[in-house]
Amino acid sequence: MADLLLLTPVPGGSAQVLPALGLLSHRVRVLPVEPSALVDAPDSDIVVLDARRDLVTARTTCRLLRATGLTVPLVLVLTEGGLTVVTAEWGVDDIVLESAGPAEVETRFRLVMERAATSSYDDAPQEISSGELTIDAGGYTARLRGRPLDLTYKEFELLKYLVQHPGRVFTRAQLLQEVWGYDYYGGTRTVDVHVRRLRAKLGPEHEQLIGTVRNVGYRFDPPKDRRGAVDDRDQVHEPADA
Amino acid sequence: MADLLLLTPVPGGSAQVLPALGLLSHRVRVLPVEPSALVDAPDSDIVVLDARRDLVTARTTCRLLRATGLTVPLVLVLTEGGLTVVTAEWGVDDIVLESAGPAEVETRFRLVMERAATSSYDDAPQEISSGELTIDAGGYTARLRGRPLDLTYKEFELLKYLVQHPGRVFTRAQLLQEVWGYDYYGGTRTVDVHVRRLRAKLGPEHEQLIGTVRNVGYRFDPPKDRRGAVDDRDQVHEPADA
DNA sequence: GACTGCGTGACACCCGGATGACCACCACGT
DNA sequence: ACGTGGTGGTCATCCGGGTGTCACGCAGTC
Repeated sequence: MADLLLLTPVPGGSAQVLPALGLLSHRVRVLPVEPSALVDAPDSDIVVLDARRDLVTARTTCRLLRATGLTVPLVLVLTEGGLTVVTAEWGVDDIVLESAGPAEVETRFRLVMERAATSSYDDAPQEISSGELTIDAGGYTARLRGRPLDLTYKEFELLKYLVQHPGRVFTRAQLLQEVWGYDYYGGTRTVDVHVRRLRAKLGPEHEQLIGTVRNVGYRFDPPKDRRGAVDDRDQVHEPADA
Repeated sequence: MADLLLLTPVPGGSAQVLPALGLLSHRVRVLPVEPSALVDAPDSDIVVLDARRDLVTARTTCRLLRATGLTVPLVLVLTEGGLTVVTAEWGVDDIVLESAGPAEVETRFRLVMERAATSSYDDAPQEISSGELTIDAGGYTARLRGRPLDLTYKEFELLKYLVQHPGRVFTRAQLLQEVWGYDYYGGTRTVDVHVRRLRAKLGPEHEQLIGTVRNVGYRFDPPKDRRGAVDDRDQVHEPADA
């Protein structure tokens, strides 16, 4: 089940363009081939362009879509006669004959979506950052103001988990559950020690990034602009009574 | 007119596999699906793999071809029933039903060749460089400061894969999957030994290029440029005491 | 003022990676 | 055919550092 955007000059439904589509269970939005329709393209999983009638318009539409830096796969619907015209320069990811059966259409759509997913997965640096702190989950490295922190495995996992949920307080039991993974009773002081080692490696001026909430646990305090806040000690005080 | 390499388990001619091929004017070489036939693949413009009967063999053949760094387009011939099995992970460039007409086959072949031509023209230098390390994928040679490293096949493949994804950590299982290619359970220590041999050949002063991430895996650490260090204020005290 | 909860330093265990050695196997050349 | 060198996979062992635990001190709380 995917979200398709079908661009066609034909007013009729999708069955007019690609009969096989009617036999598949996808959410299909049908729009005319107009520049105004292109803004909706990024919201879809696949853009299907009807190039049966007007090959010239189809070609310019392809180029327009590509010019906007569209990352969504683009599939062309063609007649037998239109086959000879299409070139790689159009930038389409796949082509489908209007007479294609549902199994073939389904497979082609699936393949182009998979390819798009894996390619974007490959290049993604997989990093999250908060303020001056940057965490690269793919490379298992953390940097503070660009300076790499030499963290151990557990320290990195702990910091990553906290940064992934900024501002939220976690009890020691929760952290043991989520970061350590296994059910763990007794010895919750283990978390304390790891937090302490983390703070030490963050340096004296940044150890405040990990805050302590008495009787509750720890939390990552996303760095805020310190310009207006003079008395930060009290402003953090907030509602912790429970 | 192109040079096709048709891999098929069926002894008969190409017309048995893909009838439309008989109506097109391409030079077709037919070989059985065997590892020995794969060495001929780079000489062709397209490799066409018959996946109508044996989908399992077809899958492993695809992976084998991709593992050798094949740049030639790979097209699969399928039956209707085989459509659901293929995934993007196979690494094929296009698929064709055995019942496809000559016009469609011709267009798909042409598109796939055009794409290969433009992509290899654009961004496939066959040569990867990172710092003082240069890897020539085409010639299976690696140089460090211009000095050629005498690497074995697996060592080269491992180094190439790591360098292709600089800064990223790979688990032993991932490396076995990607570099060794086949599904592999148990004996992940194999990776350790190969990394060790690689480091030994890189020399004591460069063995740091392959970093170890405890509890996770290995990573290629691109040599850092000391020149462009933005700030010198903090980086001096980087090790968090002890 | 007693108690609770967290920070701090120190320490011992043990896991995980490094290391060296061994052997099966394949591709060579003779 | 055989012998040979090189490659690749596995095993046993060593060692270092990461991790967990404890004791102690201090600060906050009732």
